[in-house]
Amino acid sequence: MAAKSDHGGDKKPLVRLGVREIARRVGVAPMTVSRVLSNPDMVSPATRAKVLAAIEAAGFVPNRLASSMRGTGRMIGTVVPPLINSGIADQVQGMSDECQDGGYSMLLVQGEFTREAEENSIRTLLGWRPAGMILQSFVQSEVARQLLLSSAAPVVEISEIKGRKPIDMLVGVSNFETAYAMTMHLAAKGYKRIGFVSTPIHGNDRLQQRRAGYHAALGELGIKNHAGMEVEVPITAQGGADALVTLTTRHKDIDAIFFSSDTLAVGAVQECHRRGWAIPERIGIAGYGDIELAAQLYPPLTTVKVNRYAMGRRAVRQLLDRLEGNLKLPTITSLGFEIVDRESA
Amino acid sequence: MAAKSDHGGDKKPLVRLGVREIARRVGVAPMTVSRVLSNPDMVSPATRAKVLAAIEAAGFVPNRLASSMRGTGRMIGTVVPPLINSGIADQVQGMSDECQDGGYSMLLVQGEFTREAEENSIRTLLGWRPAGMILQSFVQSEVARQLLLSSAAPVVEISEIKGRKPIDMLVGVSNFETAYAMTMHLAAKGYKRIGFVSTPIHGNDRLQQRRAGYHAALGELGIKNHAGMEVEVPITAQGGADALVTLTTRHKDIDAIFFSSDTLAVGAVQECHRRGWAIPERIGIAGYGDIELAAQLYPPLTTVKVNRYAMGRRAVRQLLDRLEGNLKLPTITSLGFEIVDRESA
DNA sequence: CCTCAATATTATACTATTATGAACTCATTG
DNA sequence: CAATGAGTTCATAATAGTATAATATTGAGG
Repeated sequence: MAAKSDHGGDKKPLVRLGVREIARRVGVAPMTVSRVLSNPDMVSPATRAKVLAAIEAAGFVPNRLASSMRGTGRMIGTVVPPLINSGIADQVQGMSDECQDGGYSMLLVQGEFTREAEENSIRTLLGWRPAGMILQSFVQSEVARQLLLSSAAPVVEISEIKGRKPIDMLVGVSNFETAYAMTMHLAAKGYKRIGFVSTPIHGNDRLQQRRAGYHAALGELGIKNHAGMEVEVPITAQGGADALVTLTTRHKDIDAIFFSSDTLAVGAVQECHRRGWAIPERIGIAGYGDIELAAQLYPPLTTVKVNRYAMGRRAVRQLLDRLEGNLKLPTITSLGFEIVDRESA
Repeated sequence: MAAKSDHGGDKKPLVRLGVREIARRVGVAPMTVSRVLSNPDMVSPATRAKVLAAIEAAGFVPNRLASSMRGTGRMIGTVVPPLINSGIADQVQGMSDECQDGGYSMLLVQGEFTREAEENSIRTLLGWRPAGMILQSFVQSEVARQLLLSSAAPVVEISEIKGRKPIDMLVGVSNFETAYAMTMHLAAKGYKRIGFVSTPIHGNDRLQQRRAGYHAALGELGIKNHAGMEVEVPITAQGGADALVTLTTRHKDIDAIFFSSDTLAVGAVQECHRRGWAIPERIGIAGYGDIELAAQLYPPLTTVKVNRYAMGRRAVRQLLDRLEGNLKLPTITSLGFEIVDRESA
């Protein structure tokens, strides 16, 4: 018989293991057991030792659901877009690490960039009454905004710095600045006809700002007729390769392309290899994110470096600081960026 | 004043929004509100409409912590290794999607492949009394094993198929078979001196089995002196590049390398470009995982295709089936694999 | 108008932990 | 020997949803 197949068998697991049961075994009040777990200093060493021994012997793991109901919850909720994007994975990793270091657990809810999905995700999250929440990108739906505001929990949005007022706290970079800087950087290197490729922009304020930054730079450079020099593709290497083909076919004179994601840029570089195009002589390629592969790629990829891992950690740190009672926290934290100049452009 | 900064201000939020409060407003019993949310058919349409209206108006989100305490929990807990590995990210995505489709939330705990970390992660998870659990790799620690067994929740391990008895249910592929098959495939293509590169093997039964499969194939092929033809590196493109250099320096006659991860293989391919080595003429490169980039890479990467996304979905599906009362579920589910033969080897 | 059964609703009790304030112990001091 | 007080420990109530059993309502048939 398989270990756990006793589903229709003995219904009651005899005794329910909880602080009450441990207390009964040791001969103290449940409250004393509770304190051994959360405020050990308030219990005499002798009692503490007896209780700890009983907990160990019984293999008792305290029920955090019950703690949470009394407001002592140690769970951080988060809504993230699909993890396929390696930048998001780094960020989630950072959040997870910081949660763990702070003794919190992380509830992860999947959410797309549509109003309905966003609302559902946030509703699901709030159902678990998290001590705090981390959201990716600005909350679009007014209903969701209200739900968040009326919940007691602090919220950190990891998002674009420019633009709307945050619900509570905000951590991020100015995507406008990064894209502006990269476009200017490419221009400074002598490129005249710079294309722009992004993943679907709709509902994603980060990408909107990147495009705006690109446009602002072109405007300042006096580059006019750039209609048709932008394209949206799925966030895959294939998408990047396709975008390269589309743009260079449409405009023979394009001499550089700025991709809104390293994944796309990597795909484009492979397409160049297939066509025997020299990088950066035939065309310059720039990415965004500085994934680990960027430096190892042949040729090494010029890209925008944003430390997503650090952003994740910082967002959670901010939340925990607030939960620990620090009220003087900045509402908006900008983390800075770097243009990493390598050989691909 | 920032929206949420009223932490020292008004202490009580006047009325606590719960089924009791909604019930009071509508003029029914709390139980009726509860039923509107979970068993709408047991409430008359008229009452149901009134209750739903009140819920909507109040922006009430039921507290799932409380439901969970009564055993109606809808949370799946999972322990995953660092997400940097894109295979894991795919799998988490699959788990997340299936959880969402089934109306469950996913609690994600980070765990390394060490006994102590594993035990801590599982303890944290169990504290939230999840309805079911998904674990990556076999549980090594006997203490953790006992904790899991004594919890009422079903467990699915996503792991190596061969070897030890699972705690409850198991979903995975035979890593031994996959590595054996790839090694044989390389031999069939004419390679005589095949190296093997993996990420740190200690405590990771998947990698152990892959290496065993590689060894078994070599043995069957009558290839003897392969000492020093293996190396362990971190799971980065850089690691792959380094491994290529190390092995080809150590053994000039190596004509192919089997990497235990596509990330490593991609890094090695870049190193070949840097050195001007033709692939597969100078050296054959094979990976593992079939990440999206593998097909787009120049040259396209020969690799082992394991659908990690499907594995994640399947693991959760299995768990939910059990939770829905299906007792006749297979204890072990193997998902099969493919050798994807492309140009890199 | 009354009975019966089906449907709808309600009251109570229960899940596990912990904040609160009361009660207790024991040593030191007046 | 009682009073003071620090250090421990305990009893109670509260958190929010729901299973259960008891009660109320409704409509049909006699």
